[in-house]
Amino acid sequence: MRLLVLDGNSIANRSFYGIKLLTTRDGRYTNALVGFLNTLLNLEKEVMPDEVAVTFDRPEPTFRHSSYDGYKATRHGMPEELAAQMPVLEELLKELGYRTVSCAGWEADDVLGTLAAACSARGDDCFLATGDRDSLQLVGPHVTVLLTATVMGKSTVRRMDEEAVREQYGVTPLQLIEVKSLMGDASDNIPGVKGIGEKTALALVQRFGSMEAVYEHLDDAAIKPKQRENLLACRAEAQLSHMLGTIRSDAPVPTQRGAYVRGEGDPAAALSLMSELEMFRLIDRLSLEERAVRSTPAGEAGGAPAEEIVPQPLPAELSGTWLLACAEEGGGKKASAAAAEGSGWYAVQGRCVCPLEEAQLLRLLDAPGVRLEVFDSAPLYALALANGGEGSAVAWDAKLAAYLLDAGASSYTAAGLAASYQAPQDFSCAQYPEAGRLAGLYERLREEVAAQEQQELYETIEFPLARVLADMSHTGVLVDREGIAAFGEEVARETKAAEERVYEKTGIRFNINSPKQLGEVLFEKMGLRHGKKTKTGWATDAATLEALKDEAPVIGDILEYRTYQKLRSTYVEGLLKAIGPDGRIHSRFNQTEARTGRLSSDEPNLQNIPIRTELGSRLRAFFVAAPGCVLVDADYSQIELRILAHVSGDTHMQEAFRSGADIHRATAARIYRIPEVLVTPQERSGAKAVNFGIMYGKGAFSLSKDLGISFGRAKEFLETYLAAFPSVDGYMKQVIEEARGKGYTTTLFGRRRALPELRSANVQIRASGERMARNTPIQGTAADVIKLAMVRVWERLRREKRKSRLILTVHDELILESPEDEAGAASRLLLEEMEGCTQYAVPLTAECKTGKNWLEAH
DNA sequence: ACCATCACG
DNA sequence: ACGTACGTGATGGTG
Repeated sequence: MRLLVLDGNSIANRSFYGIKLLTTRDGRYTNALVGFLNTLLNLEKEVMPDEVAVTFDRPEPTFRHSSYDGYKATRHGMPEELAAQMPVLEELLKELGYRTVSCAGWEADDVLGTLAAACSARGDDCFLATGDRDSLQLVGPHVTVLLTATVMGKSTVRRMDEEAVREQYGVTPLQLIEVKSLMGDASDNIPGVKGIGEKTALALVQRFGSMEAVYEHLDDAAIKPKQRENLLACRAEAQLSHMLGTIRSDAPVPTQRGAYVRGEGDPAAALSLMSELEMFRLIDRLSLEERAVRSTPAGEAGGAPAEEIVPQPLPAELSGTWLLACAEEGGGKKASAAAAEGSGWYAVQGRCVCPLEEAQLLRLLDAPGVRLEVFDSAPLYALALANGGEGSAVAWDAKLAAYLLDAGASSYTAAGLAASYQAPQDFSCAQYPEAGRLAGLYERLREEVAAQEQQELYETIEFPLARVLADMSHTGVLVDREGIAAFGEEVARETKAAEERVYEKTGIRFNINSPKQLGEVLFEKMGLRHGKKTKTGWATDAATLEALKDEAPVIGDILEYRTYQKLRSTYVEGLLKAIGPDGRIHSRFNQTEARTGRLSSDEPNLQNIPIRTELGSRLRAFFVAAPGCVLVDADYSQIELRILAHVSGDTHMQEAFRSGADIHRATAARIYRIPEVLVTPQERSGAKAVNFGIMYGKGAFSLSKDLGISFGRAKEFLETYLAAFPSVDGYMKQVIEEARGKGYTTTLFGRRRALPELRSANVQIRASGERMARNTPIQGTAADVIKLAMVRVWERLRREKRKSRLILTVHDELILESPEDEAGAASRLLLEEMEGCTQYAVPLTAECKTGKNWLEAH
């Protein structure tokens, strides 16, 4: 039998100091937890133990304290960030089924010693894992110490057996007690002999064998007079140290075989806790999702083993409701390819679990009379559309429901949701561990959506939108490949030229792309004054370099190089790579990524195509309409500020929007109490900066930077603004207060985002939570509005049998590709639906243009 | 895998 | 002493 014993405090401590201190969104520290669990898993892999015990120190004083007043508990110096993790670690280990052991009045070392002695006595092997070298005295024929360390985030283990101890120290394990009694132990405040450190102590024990033997041979020539004097003076200390340093083997803890066999634990609780703590890689490593599903008792029966279901073929006749899920969800980022092949999908109906071949999946997706409830409809619609279907049987999407319930989660998996929403298990199925909980999970999510009054949001916006997005992606956007390539050559020449100028002016050929090398060249070799610092070196971002422009002409060339390099790598090359065989780019539009409710776009991202500079915006000319078509592009004007005007109820801001005034000019006029015609461009741009800053929760510091004014002036400016728009001020305070009370914030449509940050003990995290609380309702409502418009535009185009197609959306902008003769009707349709989908206190206006390409149409 | 940087709304 | 504006995704460098 093999017993593995972990010194919990020691390993948590090493992990804490070896791994960067990071917090979760709501300000909880997890580095010691992550390090500990990884170490534990590594150790189990290495040792393959039959039993595992984890020891923890108790806060009570130990017998060493009562023997010696000066004795210092290790727990004393524990920083708060680590102390907070200890109870969580104990709880987590219990939930994972590990046995923990602690004993008031005794230290972890003594528990280790006791377990090691008991094991040895019955001939079992014992492995003691600790970061603390004191335990090396316990090494023996059946006892191995595994010295753990965590360096740069990686846990390492060193196996110490008798031979290894002898090799490293030249003494036996037991003699290490003698060594320590001579040298003392500063960390435990144990005194040793003055003037004797590790080297001397080792030499003495190597020669004489023990501390007492040293005293018996004080006359020996090997002991120098000064040492003899110190030894004599400190004899009592050495004896005390010997007593305190000897690890005991009689702690009152269970030592029988089987006392530390790992139990079932509560995997669902562990999964839930670890999800909360964002320990996703460990969840994977522990296969926790599968275990959580298996262990959940069936229904109310509690403990009755769930019936085991064997997968069977899909019936020939299909009808009724089927639940669909993918066994490989969340596996890799490249899910698009895997999902497109249909691999891993299975269907559940009652107690029938059916693996699906791609052809079967396709049949199911458009099966008449079938209602499909799925987890993540996006890849399914994509698959259907790619094969000439349309996914008409898809009727409900659990992932979208979960996203509506809380858009603040960082990922959505069936297993994770089943745990956090406590879905019951109908049966178990070895091949598809989640299959038995799908029905329960889907039902729970449906109930929650109703309970949170999000049914309308779900039915009119989120669910129908999935199909719209799939259709947009499938349609794609046509690009001018040759145009991009030619632009790319031009940019490549400029990149090279700028690169050469940099080399010439600095006299060094280096990799300008490397911020590290660039920093060295600019700040070390050239001696430019370095402003800000980053974690890894000096900042070399555009704002920093801009400030140095006058000091060295090369700065301009570096900035130009960066610009060209970005255009070439991200856009020219990135876009060329993404062009499909049809000459079109089929980006994905992701519906459950952004925490505010916005969409995101990737593979490639078409929501960040350059526009702010003339050079970059030329790329937009290569996004073109097909022959005989034009692009019809409409964007909302100031949608977020209009929503702020609506939700805050500020009559002045509302009036400015209703009268069609220039909102920033009107804002400036109100702040300065002057007529609009007298507002200077500077005043207007200041007002514009504050208008945006207000929505994000910007402070005086960064406002002063933006506007190039002093902190004091910026503060004053902000205060004047809030005084001029008191309802805005009041709204912001109220929305934060409400979010703090409820733990989440909502949009006007009822979309929800949890904000645990608001209750964090960390002020910075709390402040960040407050900024999210003020911004999310506004950004999120704008997202709701355009999503609704998209659904209505798409459905109306379809209803009216138009040939125009939605091809792009960029947060407040919608683009159609329309036959030339339909462009007028398409423009009107687009504007009507965008402007008409809500009735707020201010009109939501949109502007529409058409053109042969995106540059012209925007 | 993480960081720094930079593109967009 | 530190940081200081919300939300995204892609790239190249680095350990």
